[in-house]
Formats: sequence, structure tokens, C-alpha cells
Amino acid sequence: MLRLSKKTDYGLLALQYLATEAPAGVASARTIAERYDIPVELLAKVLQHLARLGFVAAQKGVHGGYHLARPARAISLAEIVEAIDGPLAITACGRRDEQCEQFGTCTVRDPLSRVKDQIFSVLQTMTLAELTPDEHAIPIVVRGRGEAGSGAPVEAR
Amino acid sequence: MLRLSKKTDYGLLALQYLATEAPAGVASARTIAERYDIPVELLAKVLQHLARLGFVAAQKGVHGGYHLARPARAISLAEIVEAIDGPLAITACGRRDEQCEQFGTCTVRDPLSRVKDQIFSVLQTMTLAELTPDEHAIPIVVRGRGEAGSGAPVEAR
DNA sequence: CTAACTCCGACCTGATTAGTCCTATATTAG
DNA sequence: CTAATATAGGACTAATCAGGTCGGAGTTAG
Ligand code: SF4
Ligand code: SF4
Repeated sequence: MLRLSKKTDYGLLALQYLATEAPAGVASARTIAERYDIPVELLAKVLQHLARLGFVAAQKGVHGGYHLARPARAISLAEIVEAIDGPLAITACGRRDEQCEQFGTCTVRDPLSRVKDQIFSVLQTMTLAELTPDEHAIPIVVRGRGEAGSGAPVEAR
Repeated sequence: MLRLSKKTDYGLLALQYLATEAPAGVASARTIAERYDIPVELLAKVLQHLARLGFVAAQKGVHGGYHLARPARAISLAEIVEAIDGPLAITACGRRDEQCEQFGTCTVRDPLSRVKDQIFSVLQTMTLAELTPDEHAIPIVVRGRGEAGSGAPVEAR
């Protein structure tokens, strides 16, 4: 159904919190979890993972917590999604290793791969800084062939 | 992981077959299933579903089968995906009914909805006719604001 | 030193999906 | 008419994966 996992959802929520709401940009897993009513341990795991990959820095101890390790504008959605959900793939043949039964005879693999690249591109052009509802989004237009404007371009509200 | 279901994958394969390979544009579920080595019953169910929604027309009987009910150029990927996998949604709050626990406090719902619209737009601008690897794809560039890192615009081979 | 608080890694469980099976109905070749 | 072949549709089972939970290790205030 083309959905991204709840973990990713929570991750985005947490990162967005650290980027905008958190006092001094620091907050513990517990604080964030209570703010959004997320299972503490689960969010903790997500943050741990993000810490290992260098998105956030962790501080143990009594007044510890997490804070962004990189500026919000330098973190793309694509990075976050791939960090938590693994490499982006819309089909089962998502990059080497596991290839589906009909890999050899498949005639839609390449075209679908192109679609995947386009989706990836969409995710890559949006940064964490633009994720907030406050900051008015910059209009982004997806240009298709020929008729540029026709394809229902997504605009800022 | 942002993946579309195997059913959809099979559906695309079948429709693409009917659009290009099938002699006289007609083929039975069995034929297609054997062509791609897909479980017959499963593909049959997918095709039945597509028939009910008017994508293909079914002909029962000894030399029956399915054929496209609409021209390939008039069928977008978005339609097919939504027909089989249900309404496109990248989050759990995918349109009314089921809303997740943190619906009220969520601060990323709206931005993510915009992302969804963009992805939908990508799927909508691609038709079944362009799904074939033969037909050389027209370069499609997703324009964001100035240069998103590796950018990697999607090009025709 | 120790108690409170935090991050950390492994485990378990329920939901979704992929796949199977069985029966009914319609069409046509012979 | 009858046998073969095709769609139609439901119900059932198996496998996979995401969501959630548990106990443990490290760090710091007092
Ligand atoms: S090889 Fe073809 S059928 Fe298999 S997962 Fe990739 S696109 Fe789908
Ligand atoms: S409401 Fe927010 S947290 Fe819940 S599914 Fe939608 S985007 Fe995710």
C-alpha cells in the first residue's frame, strides 16, 4: 500500500521536535514520547538507531537526551526514511540480494525502477527543516513530458 | 518500506502483457501466469478484481480470456495501484476512518500529506503504455529548489 | 558510593500479506 | 448433449514483518 512504517513516522516526529520545539534543541526519549503519546521504548529504539547513523547525538546520564547532530536543512527525508526503513524500494526486487521468482521474465522491472527514482527524488528534495507546518512550503512542481503545468502540480497552501 | 504489494506487481505485469505481448490483445489468466511464473489462482483473483473495476473485460468459455477495456495510454499507474492496493497512503492516517493514536498532537501530518500528493502525481503522470522497457522513456526531471545534493535526475537510458 | 536516570540490544506477539483450495457458472468445440 | 476450458468468488492456511515489550549496561547528580 506504499506506506512508510510507523517507526519512520515516529522518527520524523522526533527529529522535527528536536529541530523546532525542544528547549535548547535537547530532549530525552521519554520527553518526546510523552509529548506525542508514543511507546517510550519504541521511540527510544528509533532514536538509538538514528544516533548510531549520526543523525542525532546521544548524551547518557541524568540530564542527558538527544540533539540533532546536523543542521535540519541538511537532512533530507530520503535519508531519514532509508535510515529507518532501509533502502527505498517499491518492488520486491529492491536492490541486489533478494530477487523475486519472476526476476528473469519480468518486463516491468526497469520502468518501475524509474518510478522509484522519481519518488526518491521527491523525498530527497524535501528537508527536515521544511517538514514543519509553520514554515510555508516552497512550491514544488513535478515536470512531466510536454505539458509542464497540467499534471496537477503540488503547491503550498 | 514504501513497497507496493505483490498483487499490484502481478497486476501491472498482466496488464502490460495484455497491452503489448498478447496476440490480438487477448490472453487467459493461465497463459499470463505461466508466462511469468506466477501462481495461477492468485493472478486470476487480481484479474477478476480488475475486471470488476472496468480495467479489463472478461470473456468466459473455451477460448476466452481477458483484454484491456480501455486504451493503455488512458490508464495511469496511480489508477492501477489504487485499484489493487487501495487508496494511496504513506502514513497510517491515510484518509478518514482509521486515524492513529497521535492524530491530535501530530505535527508532521500536513507536510507528509503534501509529499503523498507529489508521489501520487508521479504515479499519475505515468501510463500503462509507458511501462514497457521498449518505448524509450522521455526524460523526466523533478525540479525542486536549487540542487538537492546528488539530485540525480531520472533520465532515459 | 549509590540511587536515579538515561541509552542500549535482544526478544516476543499480533497483524498483514502472500498463497492455496474448493465450488459454482458460463461458453464453445466436437 | 457433453466434455473441456475459462472466469467468478469465497474461505482457509502459511509466511512474513512491523509494532510493541523486556531486562541490562552506562552515566551522572548529590
Ligand atoms: S522483478 Fe518484476 S515482478 Fe519481481 S519484484 Fe521486481 S518488478 Fe516485481
Ligand atoms: S497522524 Fe501523524 S503520526 Fe499519525 S499516521 Fe498521520 S502523520 Fe503519522
